[in-house]
Amino acid sequence: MSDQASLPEQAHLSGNNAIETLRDDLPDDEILYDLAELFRVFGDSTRIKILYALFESELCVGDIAQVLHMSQSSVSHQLRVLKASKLVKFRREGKAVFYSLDDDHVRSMIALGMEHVEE
Amino acid sequence: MSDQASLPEQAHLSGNNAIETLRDDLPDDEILYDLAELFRVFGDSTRIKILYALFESELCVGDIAQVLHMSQSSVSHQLRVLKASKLVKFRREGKAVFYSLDDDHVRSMIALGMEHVEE
DNA sequence: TTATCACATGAACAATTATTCATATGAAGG
DNA sequence: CCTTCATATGAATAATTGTTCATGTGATAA
Repeated sequence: MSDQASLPEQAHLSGNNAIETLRDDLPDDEILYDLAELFRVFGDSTRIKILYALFESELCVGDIAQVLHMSQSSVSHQLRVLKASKLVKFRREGKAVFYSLDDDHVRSMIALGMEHVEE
Repeated sequence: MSDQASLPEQAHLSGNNAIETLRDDLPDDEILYDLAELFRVFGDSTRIKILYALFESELCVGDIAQVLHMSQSSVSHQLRVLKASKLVKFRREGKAVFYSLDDDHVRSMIALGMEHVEE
C-alpha cells in the first residue's frame, strides 16, 4: 500500500495539484470495492453458466447441476454467492428450490460483456 | 468436473430431454470462459480504480500510481492485464507511456455495474 | 558512452477461492 | 416416529492471483 522507495514525483499532468484533484474525483473506496466485487461474481465460468442457464426460465438446483454437468454441492455453493450479490432470487416449492435471475440488470451486464468478447 | 455419486436424475423440467436441450442452447464453453475472464478483469479494485482514473483523460503510468497511492510496479502489472483484455490502449511519448480507455464499452460496463451497486 | 528517468517483468510470498467430500437441515410421505 | 429426497454448509485441498522486491529494457540528454 505504501509508495515505492523513490518516486520522482514528476507529474506529467498539467497544473500543480492536478493529481489530487483527480484523486478526489474518484468515487469512494467502498463503492469502488463493491463495484469490483460485483464484477468478480460474474468473473467465474461456473457462475456465468448458471446465470445463462437461468436466462429463459427458473430452474431448481438439481436441474442446474445436470445441465452444467456439475455436482449439486458446487452449484449450491455458487448459488449462495449469486444470492449474496442479489443476482438471483429463489422460491421454495416442496423439497425443491427454484432459482431465477433477480432482474434485467443481469441480462444487460452479460449482454454487454458478450459484445466485447465477440469483438 | 465429474458428477457426484448418485444424482436422483429426477428432472423437474417438463419434457424428457429438456435438460439436454437447455444445455445445447448454452454458448460454447470457450465463449463463456472468455466472458467470465472479461468480468474477472473488472473484478479487482485496483484495476477498477485505474479504469476510473482514465475516465476523463489519458495518464502515464507514474501519474496513475500517484493518483491511486500505489507502487509503479503494481500499476504496471495491472495495466498489462487491462491491455491484454483490450480495455486500455497506450501510446509512447518520450520516456513516458500514456494509457487511455480503449473504447466506450468500458464506460458502459462500469456504468451498468454502478447502477446495480447503488441499488 | 554513461547516467538517469519511466516503465516492464520475473520470482516469491500471501491471500483468496472453487471444488470435493462428508454431513447437516428441512420438507414430504408413510 | 422414521425414511427419503433436495438442498445447504463446514472443512480441507488445490489452484489462482495481487503485491512486493529486485532487476531488466528502452528512451533521452549530457
